[in-house]
Amino acid sequence: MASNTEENYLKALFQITIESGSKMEAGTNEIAAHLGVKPATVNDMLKKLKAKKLIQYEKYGKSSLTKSGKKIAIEVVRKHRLWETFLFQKLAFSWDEVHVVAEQLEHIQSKKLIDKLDAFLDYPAFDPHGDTIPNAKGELAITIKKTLLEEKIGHQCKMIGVKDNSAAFLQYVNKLGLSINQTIKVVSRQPFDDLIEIEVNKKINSISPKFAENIIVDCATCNKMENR
Amino acid sequence: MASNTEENYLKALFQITIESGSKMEAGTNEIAAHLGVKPATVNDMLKKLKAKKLIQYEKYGKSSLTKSGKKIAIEVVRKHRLWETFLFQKLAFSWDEVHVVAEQLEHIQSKKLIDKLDAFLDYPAFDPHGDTIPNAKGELAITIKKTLLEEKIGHQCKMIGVKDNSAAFLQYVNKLGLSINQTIKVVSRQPFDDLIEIEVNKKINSISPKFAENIIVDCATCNKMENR
DNA sequence: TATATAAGTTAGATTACCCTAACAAAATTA
DNA sequence: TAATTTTGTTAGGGTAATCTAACTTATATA
Repeated sequence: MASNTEENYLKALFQITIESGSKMEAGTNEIAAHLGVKPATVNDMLKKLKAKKLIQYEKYGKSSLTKSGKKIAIEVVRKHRLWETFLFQKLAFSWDEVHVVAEQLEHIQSKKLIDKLDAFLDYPAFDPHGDTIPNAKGELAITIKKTLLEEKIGHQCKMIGVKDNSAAFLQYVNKLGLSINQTIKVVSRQPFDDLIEIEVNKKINSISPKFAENIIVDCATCNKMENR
Repeated sequence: MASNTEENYLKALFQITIESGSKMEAGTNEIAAHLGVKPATVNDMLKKLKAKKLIQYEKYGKSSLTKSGKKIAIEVVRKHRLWETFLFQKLAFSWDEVHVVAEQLEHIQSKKLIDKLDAFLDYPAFDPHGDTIPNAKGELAITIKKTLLEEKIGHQCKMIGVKDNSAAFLQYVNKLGLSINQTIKVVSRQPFDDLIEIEVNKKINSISPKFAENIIVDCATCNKMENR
């Protein structure tokens, strides 16, 4: 059983390497910066995690997750994102408030709790930040986070989150009939003033680029499921 | 800010003294037994909590909570019982599974979270064990836990929990139209075979004493609100 | 009341996690 | 490639929470 601290190191390694997409390994200083601790502290922990076979690591080398380390990291990420979704959808937390609380909740140890929570939320695919939620098997659909501004004309997508939390923005979101999981079709883009026409519930509205870039969307046709 | 461990000591002290009703003070060994640690460990912590003015304590003497210590203890109890209620009512945990998970959840630090959770659950007065949940102000209605078996004839009460979790029992509960917050009227008691007649949703049924003692009830007319 | 037992305390050790300061290796650059 | 900078490691120390073993004080009982 990994301690909260160990879980945080594994999660950091996961985010720096696997989830960043670009790198396969993480340096000691990099991990330290990510977690807000000193490199010396990280060094101690790397030895410990290596002894537990949760990471690969050689002196003066970079670190990466082993299969079992990755499994734990993904479980923590799953818990974090499910809790964020719970806070946002059920308890009406705002987009920017969920993270800090989920940092605590992600360490609650109960397989049953997290699977029941998943079911309670109806197996959400995305958290309020638009990040993918791993399923109970630890599988993770890889999608590139995208805003409504970047969505292609003619495509139908689903709103999965927001970036702004001002009352002004959220009221506007409401007024347009938008909410999490709502289907949106990008009808056209006006070359003259860059306004975007969208169709929501068979109603057409024009939105500004500024508005569009604060709506996080998912387009099933653009993404492919992958399990790396 | 009290650590998780400190919170557990304060909660233990609360349960041993205030909530037991009988005693005003707790001994070192008693606290140790309650928490499953050694008396020496408790001794260290008592000094620490005294320095923080959370308890009253003199060498070789008994301990008790100060006002600020009691405040923290009640907050922890409130969180524990709200989480238990959440697990039971929203995630369909059984009566006997909620405690261990709530032991972890009770230490999540977020005033907003717990108040939103309270609202989400519609401000419950009791947890699934029939224990009173302190409100957001730290007020605690003192009630004596009672089962349906002990309820007076003619009184109307509300089901607030169950004691048994067997499928057989829970199916029976369902069949009788019973659920949390359901109003029950005790109609009569048969002197011959001790069966109890109850009225639920205008339907009358006879139940055995064995069944009745596994239903925890609250009778508003029997209890008086008190804030000690 | 003297003594045996129970309750409580102290000292010293351990583990986990973090730090600073000094040092060593690797990478970059002149 | 030699020097400088960056990166990573080691040694030693601190705090929180736990333990055991030895000790002291309080309580109960013969």
